[in-house]
Amino acid sequence: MQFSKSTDYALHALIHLAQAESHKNIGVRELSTILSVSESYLSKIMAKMRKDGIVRAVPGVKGGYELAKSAENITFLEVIQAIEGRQQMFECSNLNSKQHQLLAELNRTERSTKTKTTDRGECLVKKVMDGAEQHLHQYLREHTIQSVLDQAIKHCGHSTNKK
Amino acid sequence: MQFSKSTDYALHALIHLAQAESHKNIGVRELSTILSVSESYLSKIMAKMRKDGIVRAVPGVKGGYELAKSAENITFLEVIQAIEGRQQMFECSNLNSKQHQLLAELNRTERSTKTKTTDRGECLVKKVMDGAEQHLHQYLREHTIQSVLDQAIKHCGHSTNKK
DNA sequence: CCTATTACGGACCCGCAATATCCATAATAA
DNA sequence: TTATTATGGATATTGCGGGTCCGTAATAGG
Repeated sequence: MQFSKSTDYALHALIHLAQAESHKNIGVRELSTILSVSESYLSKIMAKMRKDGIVRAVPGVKGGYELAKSAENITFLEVIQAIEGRQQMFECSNLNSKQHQLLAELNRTERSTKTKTTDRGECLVKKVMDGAEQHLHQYLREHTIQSVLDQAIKHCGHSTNKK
Repeated sequence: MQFSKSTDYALHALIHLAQAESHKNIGVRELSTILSVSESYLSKIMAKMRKDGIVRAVPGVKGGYELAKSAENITFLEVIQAIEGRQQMFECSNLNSKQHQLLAELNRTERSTKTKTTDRGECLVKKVMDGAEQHLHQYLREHTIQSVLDQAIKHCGHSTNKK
């Protein structure tokens, strides 16, 4: 139950891109030295984000990467999903276990009266876990690359104000 | 970023234990057939929960497992942590990267005036992720084995009331 | 006391995904 | 044309999740 190192690299790379001037491409070489990671590996990470429309790339001399949209429109959630994929956090492997059959029996009475296919034999454990995932996603949707930058500025500004 | 199958097994096993009569030990054999998983593997899972005080075990003939405390006192969080461990969801591998040094520079001005060791060079990305983890934990703390059982009963009762 | 049953713990194996590297190719600025 | 840069494929390596096996200890019942 851990986020991969790739996610870590991706987020930090994006923050660096966001700090740079707009329309100034930044190469993998520069990013990799800053993040202390190999160029080849970082390339794969950037490629994933490119496919998901988070960054834009231009090849050739003076090429590199830039954000494909504004930093406040890049949420933590989409970055994580670009890197880690979109599979569910919890998968119920007991779909045809006796416990589910029992659960189905309880629901059967309800179904016989209502004949609705909704809520058919859904695992209650999975329902809780899905709820947890939704909560997590909501939080991650509310935090963007820009919000981190703002936080950094606040930190800095806070000290000058204090002075 | 997925929960292991072991967690799935653990939760379903606990629900079965909670449904059983109190003070009636249930063997791994019975649990394993219900969950469609091997005895040897489930043993490891039960052992982890035993070490964390979630279930109690008695060896010997007629031995088996029972809940170590009431079902409403067993939260999803502690079950998950018993199985998956307590490492943080997000680990920042760039602790001495240039990006963090930059972040430290911003904080240095503040520190020079306040000389506080709190908030020293903390990665802002990690702060967001830690926040996400706390949110997730809070949700998982609010859901217990008993709450799943209640939900099941409500489902059942709902249909009879409808009738 | 003996035996069957059960939990406990260690050693071990397997497959896969995360991590990481290398190279050949295409695109582009100068 | 050349140097630079992203792209994508092929290929290790390694750690971990998932899983099995077996020897030991504990306990109930005869």
